[in-house]
Amino acid sequence: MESRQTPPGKALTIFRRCATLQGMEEMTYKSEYFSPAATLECGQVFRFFRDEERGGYFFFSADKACFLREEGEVTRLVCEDGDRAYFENLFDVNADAAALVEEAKSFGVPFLSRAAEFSKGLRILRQDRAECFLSFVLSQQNNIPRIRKMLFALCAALGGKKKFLGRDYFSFPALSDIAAKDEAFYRALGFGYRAKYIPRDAEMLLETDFSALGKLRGEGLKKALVAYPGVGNKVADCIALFAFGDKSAFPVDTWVERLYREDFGGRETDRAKINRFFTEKFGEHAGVFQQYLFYYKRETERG
DNA sequence: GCCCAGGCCTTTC
DNA sequence: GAAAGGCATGGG
Repeated sequence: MESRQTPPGKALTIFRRCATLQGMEEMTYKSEYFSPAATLECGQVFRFFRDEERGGYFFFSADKACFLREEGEVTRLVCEDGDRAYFENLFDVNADAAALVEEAKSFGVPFLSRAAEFSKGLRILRQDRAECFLSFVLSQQNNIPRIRKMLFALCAALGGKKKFLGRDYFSFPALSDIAAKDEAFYRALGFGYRAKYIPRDAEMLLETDFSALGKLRGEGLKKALVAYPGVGNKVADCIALFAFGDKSAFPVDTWVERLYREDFGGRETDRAKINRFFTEKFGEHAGVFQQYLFYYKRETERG
């Protein structure tokens, strides 16, 4: 049993304890700024599902799995021994989420303040780059339930079968295995016209130096990303924000267009101009605030 | 059946 | 450089 002091205000870990299950590790964090529901259901990731019986979420990333549950003041994370560092990086547990919420409110924009308060437990992830990249290529002109379905289908078709807490799941496939299949294969999986991008992108990603790409920011990073087939400005912004830690990237999709018009009184229809409106207004963490807005808008206007 | 979805690409003006 | 059309499929 190990316990540690919580540095004032910032760090999320309250205590860590030995797992009750063999080969497992459990951590707990303050739930105020780590809500499994907001973090997973805000649209930044797709491979998860809610387990009503256990009252929490199974979540899969790359070749790993974890279980998350909010229990009053704390959020509990369960993963396999050795995966703690992976998930603590993924959930960016050292990031100061409270400061971001305060920064959002500091603009004095009522709609953003409400969105930030509503979304305060939403943590921007540091995703596996290959998985995030291909996920958002599939996301275009698509709805979130179907994107999830397509990604689970991709993993079931080409990923490795694994087990976590008694449940079978499939890892995200290796890029080489994805690149080895052709367009027809992905059409058969129901990817539609996006099928042609998947093997071509996987091929290019195999040749990509991710650490060099990861050193880029802003326009430089975006320019590098849109060079891949099926990646335009919006998808590039999502990849930059969710997998490359570029918090200034501000994806503009139909939902953002809608809230720009309805809640910010915007008149522009050109997505590039809408992007500029928000990035110039909200600065280096605009992308985080975009997620507050997107999640709030979708959750409060279902249907 | 209908409209729409975390758009991108190509063609045309 | 801006605008329009095509694209696959299923969720609601």
